[in-house]
Amino acid sequence: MQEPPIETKRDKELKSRRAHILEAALMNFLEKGYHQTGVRDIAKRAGVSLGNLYNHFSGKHAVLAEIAALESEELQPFMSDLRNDEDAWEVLEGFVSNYLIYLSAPECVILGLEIASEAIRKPDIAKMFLANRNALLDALAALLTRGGKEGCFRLLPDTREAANLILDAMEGKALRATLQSDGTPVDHTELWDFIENAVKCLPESLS
Amino acid sequence: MQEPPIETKRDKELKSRRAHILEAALMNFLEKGYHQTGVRDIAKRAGVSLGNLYNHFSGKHAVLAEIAALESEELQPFMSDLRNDEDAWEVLEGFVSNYLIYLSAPECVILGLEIASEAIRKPDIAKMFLANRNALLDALAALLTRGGKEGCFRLLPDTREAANLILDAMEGKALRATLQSDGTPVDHTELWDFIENAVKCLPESLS
DNA sequence: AATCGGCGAACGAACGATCGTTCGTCGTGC
DNA sequence: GCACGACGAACGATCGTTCGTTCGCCGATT
Repeated sequence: MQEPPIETKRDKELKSRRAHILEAALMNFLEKGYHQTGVRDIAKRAGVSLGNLYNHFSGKHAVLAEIAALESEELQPFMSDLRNDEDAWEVLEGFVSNYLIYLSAPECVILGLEIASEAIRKPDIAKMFLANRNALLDALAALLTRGGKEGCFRLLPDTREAANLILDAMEGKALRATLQSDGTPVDHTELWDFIENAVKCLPESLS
Repeated sequence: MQEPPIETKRDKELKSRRAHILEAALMNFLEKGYHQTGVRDIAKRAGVSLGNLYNHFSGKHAVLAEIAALESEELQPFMSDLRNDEDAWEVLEGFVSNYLIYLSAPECVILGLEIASEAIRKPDIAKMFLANRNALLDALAALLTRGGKEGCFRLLPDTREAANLILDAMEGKALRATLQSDGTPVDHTELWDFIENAVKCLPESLS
């Protein structure tokens, strides 16, 4: 049944090299930015020759594309949190709190900005960027829908768009925090107050 | 009293040249991005020699800095709208509607992204970016405070942060619209529904 | 089990283009 | 005539990519 890894030692090393290159590229992109980073910088940091890098990636652009694709893995834990079947309010607040902390890490903000900038002119990067975001979006929208049916949240006119706005607010807050770089730890109380009121039930008095 | 323009024809032409260079740079930055644009591209588009550009600006970076500074003028109309003394709800909804249209123009999204990316590693750009945003932020926060006192809006725990979140949501929505570039005109109804519920008064039933 | 052939990873010099900036010169309006 | 804006050649550095070469490992052959 199983095809036990027919990976020779060689193949292992290949994958490892690829990973090293990707990590080296990521570090350089974070420190200097994508366009300010030369292919030589990446190769040097990865301990790989310039020419060999082109044996693993078709070019500089492909390296960024793979890094963008890898971001989806980071989002998995948050998505499974969102699918938790507990009280919708608790799940939502837990997500807002935890995801904001994740988003506010400078590396996250910088990489996100770098990828978004590149995505504007490179459709394949844009596709990955939006795909990653949509995966998280679906999970959050599903939670909002569930909470609506259960009577926790009000019946939003469009849970997907509401989920988008929640993510937008969080991303924006993280960006601001990084940009002023005042070292203050992020605080999500006002953010939560805002979101809470935006989605909570109205009193059942109708006109 | 008046110092009638002691500007010689020469001075006029100088200012005009500067403006042409700035506009040419802006167009190039929008089309190709800041780092992908060469100083030669700017000079050529502006109809100016390469060397002469350095008589007007200390370098490429200074050109971007001036463009970033110029953005504040675009925000003035929205700020005066926000200071309108009419019904707070109307003022707020009008702002959300109009500013979203402005923000969703691709040039606006692209330039904003380009500036934000550069701001991360260039403190002087970051300062301008945040200064522009803070001016608008103050006006919006003042409106939220006024609406709170007048009983239109609920008493927000922090009107400044609430204003930030509103702007974040709008900017994020504009970015998404540009990135998927599906040509659909922006629609602010869900955005307004979200904001409306986030700031509106709660029924005065207390526990 | 020992040997050999060849596939492909690894290398780095070299390419042509372009980068941001400087500088010496020229021409013109004051 | 003099100050200064305009000019564009030139600079050294660096860009992303290509290419011919080397060499070590893996699989097949004896």
